[in-house]
Amino acid sequence: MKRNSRLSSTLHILVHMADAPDRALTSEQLAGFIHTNPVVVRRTIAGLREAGIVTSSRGHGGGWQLGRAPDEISLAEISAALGETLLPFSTEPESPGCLVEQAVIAVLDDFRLEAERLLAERLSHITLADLTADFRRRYDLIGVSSHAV
Amino acid sequence: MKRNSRLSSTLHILVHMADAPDRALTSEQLAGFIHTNPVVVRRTIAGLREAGIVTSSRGHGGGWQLGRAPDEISLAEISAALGETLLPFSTEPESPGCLVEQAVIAVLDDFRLEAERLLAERLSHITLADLTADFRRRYDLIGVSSHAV
DNA sequence: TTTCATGTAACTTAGTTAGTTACGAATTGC
DNA sequence: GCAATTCGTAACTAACTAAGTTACATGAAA
Repeated sequence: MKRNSRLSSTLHILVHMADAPDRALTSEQLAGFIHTNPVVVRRTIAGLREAGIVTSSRGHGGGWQLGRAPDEISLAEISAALGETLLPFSTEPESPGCLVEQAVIAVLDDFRLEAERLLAERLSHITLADLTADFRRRYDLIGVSSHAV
Repeated sequence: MKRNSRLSSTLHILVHMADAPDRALTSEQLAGFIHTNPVVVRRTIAGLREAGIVTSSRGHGGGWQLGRAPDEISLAEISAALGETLLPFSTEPESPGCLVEQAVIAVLDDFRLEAERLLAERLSHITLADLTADFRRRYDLIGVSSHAV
């Protein structure tokens, strides 16, 4: 898994899970989809389990499944469950008492608060179902073109 | 300088420069404001010079000054000149040919394009002058309270 | 009770970025 | 011209972060 690709990697995994709703997929299988290690997968999506987005079971036939219907799972939730920050910059004071720094941080924090609210709002309108639909569309297109050729 | 604080550190520096429009500040002085090294400062704001946001001069009495009026310098420009990305996640393909990944990337890139446009638009409305005004306001407040006590 | 799978801690490796050193180039003042 | 000053930049080091890996305990099913 590459850096900063936790969100897209996780979505990749979740779409595969949505595409196989009748059976549990193992960390090993999930890891295969994104070319990484089973432990990395378990670690990455552990937060999703706590958020109820996925469920996991141990032992024979165990593995991972979606915790609810794909159209009830938004990207906002997934991103939050991963502990991802939507904005990259930090604004922690480094010169306590400096009024210039305080002004900078105040303005920047205002912006960030508003921006995060806005982005989360948008992400809450995109669901896993939208992704699987997009995948399905691409899949059918390939099928059609295969027939054509 | 801490990680991911390049934007706020740079703004801190720029407000100090705006507050001393009549003279050039050396990298050494600027570094002092954010508790870092002069070379780090030069490296960090080199992009701002190319963008015309600041100018630099060498030799005796040399240093850094704003390239134009503070109300003509927006945070959007500064952020761009620093080479900062507004959104943290990457969407580079890791499994070429995988339709699931293609769907994920397509949706995520759509979102990012729109989000970046939106954030840049908002940042373009905040100028360095806004920051200096906020600083000035805080400064005056302290002054008043000092008199009161 | 054997096998399979997750849960998690601990460690290693790779990559990024700040920090540092060093020195050349340009500019000013004497 | 020459010394002092300051930026520009390359090269290196150190610190930090996150992925990758190993190991093993826990739990569930055949």
